[in-house]
Amino acid sequence: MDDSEARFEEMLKGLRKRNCRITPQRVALLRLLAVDEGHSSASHLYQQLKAQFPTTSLATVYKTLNLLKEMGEVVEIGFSDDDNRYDGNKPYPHPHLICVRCRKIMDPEVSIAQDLVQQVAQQSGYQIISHRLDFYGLCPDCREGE
Amino acid sequence: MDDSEARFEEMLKGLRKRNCRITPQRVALLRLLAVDEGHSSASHLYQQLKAQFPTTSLATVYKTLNLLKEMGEVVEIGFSDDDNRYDGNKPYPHPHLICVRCRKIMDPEVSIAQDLVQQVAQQSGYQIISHRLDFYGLCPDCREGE
DNA sequence: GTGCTTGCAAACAGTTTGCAGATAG
DNA sequence: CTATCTGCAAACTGTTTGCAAGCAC
Repeated sequence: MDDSEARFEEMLKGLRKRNCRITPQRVALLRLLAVDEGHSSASHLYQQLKAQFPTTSLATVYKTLNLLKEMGEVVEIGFSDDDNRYDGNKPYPHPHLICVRCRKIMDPEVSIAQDLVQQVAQQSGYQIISHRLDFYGLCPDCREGE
Repeated sequence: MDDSEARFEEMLKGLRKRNCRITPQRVALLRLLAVDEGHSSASHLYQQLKAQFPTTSLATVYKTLNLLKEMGEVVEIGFSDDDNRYDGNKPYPHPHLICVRCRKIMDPEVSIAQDLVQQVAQQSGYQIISHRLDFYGLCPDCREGE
């Protein structure tokens, strides 16, 4: 919980550093993004924000999300066949565990060996900037329904 | 090269098994998909096909691609911010090395430890179906331009 | 007061769908 | 001959953009 608070403050600091305006809409979005259970889609975040700001718009959500993404404060998990998801709680590459039925996303407790990144870099001559590791499957709840 | 040929025959066999019609358009598409240097987008495949079939359409390419995907003969690499790519040469999960500038995709010579998949499955209770590992970076050619 | 931000609506791009005519088997 | 496939055009969906009014500072 205090981890959330710390992430919230950090993102806020990032906005100030860029001389961005601290609007109530942005503050509310940052709070939602900072929580561990994150991995929300833009439209899910929008639904939650509408409770507090009935006239807010999806476009505003996307604009702030893109701003935070550029700042490196939020990681976008892109999907070609579904809404993208946004993670402001752990804004660096880490594995995701994605339920193909209910679309829940979790963070498994494993990490990709840094050696592997080195190995790929050396053998290919590429300069590696980031990576993405997704596991797709059925979560315990959805397995039962099968 | 004979690997390509083997993949081509296998995909063809798959279509026959499903009682699908073997049209000249499909044969040509299969040939393109079977090559190692694959990872083409639908529209790139379409451009290449137009040379042989001037009236062919993107929709037909997508339909056959989806058919092959369902059959497990082609793997789709989806991107939310760019065309999806299709790999018919190695139709099973394997790491990809993607240049963020020129969008070239290669297969690095590393593999994800099967232990890791096991580990995630046990610790999460998920039934893992597949996975995706992408490395993003700059290829040697694009590094120079930096 | 200045100019960044908001919220609306329209634009955009890749993919999918519906349908009439063509064609593989 | 008949069911599937093709090719065209329109529809769809998530995201982005343009712009006038509003608000942070």
